[in-house]
Amino acid sequence: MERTPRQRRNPRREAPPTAAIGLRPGRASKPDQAPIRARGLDRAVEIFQLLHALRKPIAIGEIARRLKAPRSTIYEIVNLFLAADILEYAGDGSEVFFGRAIYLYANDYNATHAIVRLGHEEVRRLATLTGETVQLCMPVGNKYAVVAMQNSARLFRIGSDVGVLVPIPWTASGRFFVAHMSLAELRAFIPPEDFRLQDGRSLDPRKFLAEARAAREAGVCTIAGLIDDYATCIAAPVVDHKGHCLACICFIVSSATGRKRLAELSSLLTASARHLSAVSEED
Amino acid sequence: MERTPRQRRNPRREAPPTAAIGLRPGRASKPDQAPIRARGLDRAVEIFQLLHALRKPIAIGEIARRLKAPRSTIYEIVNLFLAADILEYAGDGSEVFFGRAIYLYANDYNATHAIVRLGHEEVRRLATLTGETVQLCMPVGNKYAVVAMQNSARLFRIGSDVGVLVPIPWTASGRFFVAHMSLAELRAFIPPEDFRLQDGRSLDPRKFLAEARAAREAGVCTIAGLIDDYATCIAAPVVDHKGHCLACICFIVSSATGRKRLAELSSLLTASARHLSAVSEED
DNA sequence: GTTGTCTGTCCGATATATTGGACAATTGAT
DNA sequence: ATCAATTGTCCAATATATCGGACAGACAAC
Repeated sequence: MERTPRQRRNPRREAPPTAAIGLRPGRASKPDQAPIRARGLDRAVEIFQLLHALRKPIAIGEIARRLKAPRSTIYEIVNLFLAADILEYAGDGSEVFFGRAIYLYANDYNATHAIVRLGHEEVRRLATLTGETVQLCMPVGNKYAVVAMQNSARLFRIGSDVGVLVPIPWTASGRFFVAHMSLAELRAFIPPEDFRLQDGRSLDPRKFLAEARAAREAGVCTIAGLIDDYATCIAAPVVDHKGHCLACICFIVSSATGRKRLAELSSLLTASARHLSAVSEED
Repeated sequence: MERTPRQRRNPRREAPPTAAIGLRPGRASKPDQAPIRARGLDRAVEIFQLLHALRKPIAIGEIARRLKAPRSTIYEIVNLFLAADILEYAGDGSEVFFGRAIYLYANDYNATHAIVRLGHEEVRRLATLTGETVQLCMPVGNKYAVVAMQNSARLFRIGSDVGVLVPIPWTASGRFFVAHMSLAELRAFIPPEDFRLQDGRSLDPRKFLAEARAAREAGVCTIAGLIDDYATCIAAPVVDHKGHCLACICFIVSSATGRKRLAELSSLLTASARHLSAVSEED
């Protein structure tokens, strides 16, 4: 009577009310002026995001400075997390960073999400098979992140590293993450500044959405010169049973790659994506 | 002037004031009687620990029930974490679990900790080389966790899975984590119930500490019949420059294994541990 | 139909967590 | 030696986050 497993009570609910993954969500619309109190939990999330953005240990006092938070508060929170091994002392004596508990939690995450586990394998397989650079990407908040990557020997240097958050419009993969949205939803979801590409060009949301829908129809998306002028990105979506995009697997190849080769890679990719979609079902 | 990297300000500070990784740290010494208010942050940590203990998605209401916390509070906290992708909806509609952000944070953790990255490799290498089961373990709070494991084909079933927290006295590896402590520190550090082994026997803290110190001297520790009657555990410590034990790498072999073979494995293990100790220096 | 149990949201009241400041101890630079 | 900038801890005051309870809607069982 207690452990009765229920089924989806609240059918329409995909995204939580507030979407915030970027730094400093802030409660007031004005750039924090009034010395309002912030809640410890909000501060905690900000600390995580700051550490992730830095990707290296940082002094506790420095956290307070960057977050514009009282030192005493940050010490309080950090000490709590240190006690739980969610944060750890790292680097030279007085710096902190993510701790072991986070590692274990991520392990649990992987265990329940077949995509991540199997996606890694597929990335490796495709990379050794083709010699190209392969990535597995997943949406995170209103950005997306490279979750696994295998670099090809031949290609120079890839813009994004594993784990960093990238604006959705910047890549072919991003198309699939938003293909189900209306224009209004899209505008609300993606921060305006993310439509400004790395080379300075601005992307029209309307055009972006059209591309996204076309990509969704085609099942693959090939875009040249998005990451940089000499790279072409080919992406295919991993979808759940409702057709919603959970992840993308993609090649990053030289823009000089011939049509025939591109078609070859495309079909490899869609096969992989279909495979992952199938096995990801038993979540 | 701003980014001046400082060196260890507070030389003697290894463990945070309060050590708590077990469930329900609780603030009052009495088993929570008075309906005192709990802080959101404490609740947050409890939620993480609960999810980790369950290792599968759970309904939000159920979290509140198990934590004996008000539903409204848990909803508030969980929704905040959902917005930050630290938690995610998973399983059937109304359940939550660790989210993508945790995965990314763990990635950052790995990047800064050479031990974890290289430890995985060593585990794989030793496993394929010897055909035995190999584990990498690290302390987490007052327990320890298997961080990486490669199962041998031959051995039946290993008691501990990757990620689960195990009492320190239960394994050979545990010896190294406490070898530097005094008896009083040891008693304060390890929960009394952890000295009761799986088979019901109780381990004397004094004897345990003596074993630990002997193990530290020897550089390896071989103990039979601890996990179960038919398994022997051989462990070697990965230490930092101060000689403090950061992790253990260990074999789990059949108790029928001959002396010569055990010696062979021991020397392999110590070599691996030394190697990891060396490369882990540039933290 | 009714009943019981669940989810997700909202709302005052009050217990308290956050805050800003002050503190001693440490470090590096001058 | 003196200075300026750190770290880590402690404290009392007050802005507010937590709590408990109530709510509507969904689902299953009967």
